Amino acid sequence: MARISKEKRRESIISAALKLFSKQGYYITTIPDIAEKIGMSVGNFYNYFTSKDSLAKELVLYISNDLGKSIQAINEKDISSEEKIFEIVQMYFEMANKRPEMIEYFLRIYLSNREVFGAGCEGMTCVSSFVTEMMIFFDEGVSKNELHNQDFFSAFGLFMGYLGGMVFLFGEKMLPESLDSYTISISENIYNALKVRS
Amino acid sequence: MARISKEKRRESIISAALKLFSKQGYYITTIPDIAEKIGMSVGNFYNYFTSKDSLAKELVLYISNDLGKSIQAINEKDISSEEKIFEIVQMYFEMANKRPEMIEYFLRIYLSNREVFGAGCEGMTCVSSFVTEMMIFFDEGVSKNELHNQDFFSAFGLFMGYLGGMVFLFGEKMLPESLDSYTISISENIYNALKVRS
Amino acid sequence: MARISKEKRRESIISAALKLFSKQGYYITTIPDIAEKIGMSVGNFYNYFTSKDSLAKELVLYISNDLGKSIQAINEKDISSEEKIFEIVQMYFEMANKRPEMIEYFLRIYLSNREVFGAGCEGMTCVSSFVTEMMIFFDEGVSKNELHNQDFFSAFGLFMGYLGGMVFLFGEKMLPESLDSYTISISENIYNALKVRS
Amino acid sequence: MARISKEKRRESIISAALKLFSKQGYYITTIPDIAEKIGMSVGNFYNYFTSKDSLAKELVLYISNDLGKSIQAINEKDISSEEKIFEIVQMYFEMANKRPEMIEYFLRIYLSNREVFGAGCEGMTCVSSFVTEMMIFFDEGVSKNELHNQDFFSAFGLFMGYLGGMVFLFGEKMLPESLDSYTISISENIYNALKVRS
DNA sequence: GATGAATGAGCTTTCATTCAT
DNA sequence: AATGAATGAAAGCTCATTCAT
Repeated sequence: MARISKEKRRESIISAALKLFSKQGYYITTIPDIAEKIGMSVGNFYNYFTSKDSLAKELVLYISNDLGKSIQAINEKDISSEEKIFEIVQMYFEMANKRPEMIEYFLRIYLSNREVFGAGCEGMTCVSSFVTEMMIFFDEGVSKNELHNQDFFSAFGLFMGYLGGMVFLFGEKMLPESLDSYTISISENIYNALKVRS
Repeated sequence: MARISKEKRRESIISAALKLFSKQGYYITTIPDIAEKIGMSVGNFYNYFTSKDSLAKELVLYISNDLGKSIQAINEKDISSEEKIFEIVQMYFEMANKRPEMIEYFLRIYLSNREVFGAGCEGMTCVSSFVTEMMIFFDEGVSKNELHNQDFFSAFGLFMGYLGGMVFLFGEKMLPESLDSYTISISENIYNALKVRS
Repeated sequence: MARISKEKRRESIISAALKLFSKQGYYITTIPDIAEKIGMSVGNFYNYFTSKDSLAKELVLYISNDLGKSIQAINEKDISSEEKIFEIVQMYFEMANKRPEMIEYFLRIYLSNREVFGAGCEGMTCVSSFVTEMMIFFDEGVSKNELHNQDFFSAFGLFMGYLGGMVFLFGEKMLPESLDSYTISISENIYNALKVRS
Repeated sequence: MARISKEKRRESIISAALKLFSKQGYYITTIPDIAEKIGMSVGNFYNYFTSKDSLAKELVLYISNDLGKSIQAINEKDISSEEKIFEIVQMYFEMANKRPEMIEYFLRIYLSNREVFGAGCEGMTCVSSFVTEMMIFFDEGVSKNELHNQDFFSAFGLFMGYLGGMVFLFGEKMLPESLDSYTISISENIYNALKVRS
């Protein structure tokens, strides 16, 4: 009867949940909603995830790993910090376009529902893959004397706050242009803010 | 029994709701929670606000107006854009310290619960006081040739995304220092990103 | 301050309540609805009626008396039972046209909400004025040998059930013609049913 | 735990609701009341019916179909209109005796709570099975030259208004005799009213 | 008489989770 | 693994009625 492997079923839950949570919000989305979307029974859902909020937490991990890997790939390139900034922005906007649920989940679900992620995602537990790579990017830039040596979190807040803010504005249809078209100017703004001071 | 004027009662609801919503989230906070916090009966709450979500909408308006006024006061000063940036950052962090529920409500409730604010807060309807003042700040900086002439939303996304990101990090206790201590470096970063290019 | 006599105020409550109850139903209509309709405060309403259901009971009395008087006037005429039937039908339909709330209240509120009228309107207590006149009409017709001598309630059920049914159908917009246009045929049907058998 | 089939559970809700609604009225009867009566949890009720008013609408349909079938059986007999009238009256009173909730629901709930049945039961949508059979009865009587050719609704109003009126009076304990004992005299009255005029 | 803020019980409905099958 | 009926606590909201002014 099990035509589809358990792993595939799990992934389909993750994918459906990601879309529903990011579109409707955590509380509006119900387990029956998720189950129905992939043609699974409610009861069976609980064979894959122990609870709604444990699913939500796995989702953050999943996204953080995915983003982390992409940034890692950029970090490993032999290019300048300025170019890396451009590539990170580009990658981020590409994801916001192709898999908007990933970014939206991060911004609207993870960042805004402390009560859900509180236990189990303390500090940066659930987003460390991603944050670690950003740290590496920054530290290397500083040691190569391309970036201004400042508090990491200030740089991080600028970078991610800026990108998140733009995706928000885009999601609200407040941007006159496509996200991509901002890639260059935003990369410049970030680089200007972070580059080593003369 | 009406020792307290109706207006005062309304304000106490606003104040209590702001705190509860920003601390616990919109869905976790119940009307009984709010009512109890100010010693009011549940039924009586509905003499002041027609529904939970209409209260939520009033709250955004309230915050937007408050922030808008503060920025307006800065806009009206006869100082450079660089100094204005500093003052806005300072004001924002001061509010994040003294009335954290204001900023948190904005970031965690308003920005993340589309389904609640959808009807009635289309586009920027509910935050126009605030956005308008940011627009004025930016346009004046450009016309005084102090700021680089770019898409407003890109500049806005940088500014507010950055500040929002920092408050998030602070709220998550991920910042090693107090928010204030970042005021200078963040102002510099923002100014470097926005200033007219040579 | 009391420009309007207490009696007039009472009557205006009765009139407003009659319309609202018959249009919206007893449970849908709230005391604030009634008070607002006549520009009276909720609290003051309770200076005129002790409760919602005591108001409802007074309304039946009011209608029963009104209908009773009209039938009495017909009973006192020196005309045949056949003619009286015609006049009663005519009067009833005229009231259904001019003051539909009277008939509708009777049919939809009084007859259908036992739980409201149970205590205080046992048996025919609240509609005796009206029923008594119908009894007089019937008894006189029988003693004049114009009507068939049968159980009063069977005759009464026919008469009032028929008329009520027609007003219902009219209210539901199921009648192809105006109510009046049925006056003759209905009177005939009733007379044929009640007349003395040859 | 599902000893009983889903269909049977649904029927038990229908049966319980019919009794409670007709006895206590639509608004007084609560979902907890209904659920408790059949030993079902409140939440589970909503697995069977989407809302209180959709249940109420199904009930009308159910009764209309039931009555419709009974009249159809009579219509199909090869007997005179006079005899059909007798059988319809007899069937109606039998139902009023054996399953009073059916007739009472019709009279007290369906006919009197427009706000509940408004959407979904426009015109005769919810009672067409029943009304259609009455129409057939009447049309056939006219074409066999046994009944007077008049507006259907006038005849319908007489027939159903009369029977409804009698059941009302019976329900109010105002009838000195049992309902059955009126069968003959009422059938005669109806026949006299409807028969072809000489 | 008049006001309307205040009360609080009670209603309909939802939903994460369980468990017998 | 899979099903989906069942549970029950809890939410948002309403409204008859009261009572201090």
